[in-house]
Amino acid sequence: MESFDLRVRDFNLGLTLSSGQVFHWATSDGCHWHGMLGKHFYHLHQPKASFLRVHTTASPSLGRQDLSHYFGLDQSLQRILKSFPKDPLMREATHAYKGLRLLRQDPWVTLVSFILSSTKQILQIRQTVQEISCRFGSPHAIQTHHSPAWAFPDPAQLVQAGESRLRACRMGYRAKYLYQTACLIQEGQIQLDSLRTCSLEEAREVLMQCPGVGPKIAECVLLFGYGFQEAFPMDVWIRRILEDYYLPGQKSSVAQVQAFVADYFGPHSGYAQQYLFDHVRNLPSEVWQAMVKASPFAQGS
DNA sequence: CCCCAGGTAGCCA
DNA sequence: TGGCTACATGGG
Repeated sequence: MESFDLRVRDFNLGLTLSSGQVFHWATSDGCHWHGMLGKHFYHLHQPKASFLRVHTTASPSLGRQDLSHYFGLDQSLQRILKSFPKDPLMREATHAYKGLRLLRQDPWVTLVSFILSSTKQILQIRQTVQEISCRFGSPHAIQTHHSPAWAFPDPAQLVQAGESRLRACRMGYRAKYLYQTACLIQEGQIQLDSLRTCSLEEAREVLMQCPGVGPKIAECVLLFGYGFQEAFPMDVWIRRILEDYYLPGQKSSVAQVQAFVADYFGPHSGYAQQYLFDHVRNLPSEVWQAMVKASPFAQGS
């Protein structure tokens, strides 16, 4: 294991890894995190705002490169935040979640994670992702006090596992979707890497050919896996936020809502979406109700 | 017992 | 297009 410090700015490790965009990092205290990135094991914590302490099986130079890319540290978060609208909710969310960044995850890992996410709570998504990793992923020997780690299973490993053994990980009806999607990718009918050079629309169309991938999960993979920051996943929380706060009392069609989102939240709308999601999701419901009442978008304001 | 969870697919008008 | 509903499983 190698150790080194990585300088960071405008970055909060705990907020980022506990947000609803990624599910395969483990922690016991919310400060120390460990998991696999590709074939390498990483142990991370942030003793000060200005740097991460890293222990890894990767070489320091590769580790720095991988982590900088993964956490998007080459992008200016300030510039992104400046592009957000300045309403009270957005201001509160960006203040409460300072240092939350969108990750550049592996498309396959993202696709699998979000196929498993449908009508599941975030804690359970984490458990299921953990489960398929240690059952079907390749074990990674580490000679430290850390618990053993497993690489995220690749398509061939999930195909070989088969639908019934996937189902045994308590993923329910999602087992069929996951198995069939793994087959499509393992056979080469869908090439996730080739989507990196596609437009958002082209990539979306291909992703939605995967069983179990509809509009919402496709947006998640586009946003978290391919870095399209204008991709905008509309889950139950975001729908609630739009209906109650931004478009109260309006019976808008899906297309109208999408038009509002693109126009109002701008070129990093997906990034803004993540702040709103994590903020409102963790707000006591009375506080949220009060926010809704005070919405500047409400009638008579 | 109820309701809900970062939805999707299939069916119907 | 828009509106059902089944689909597994766990938690509050």
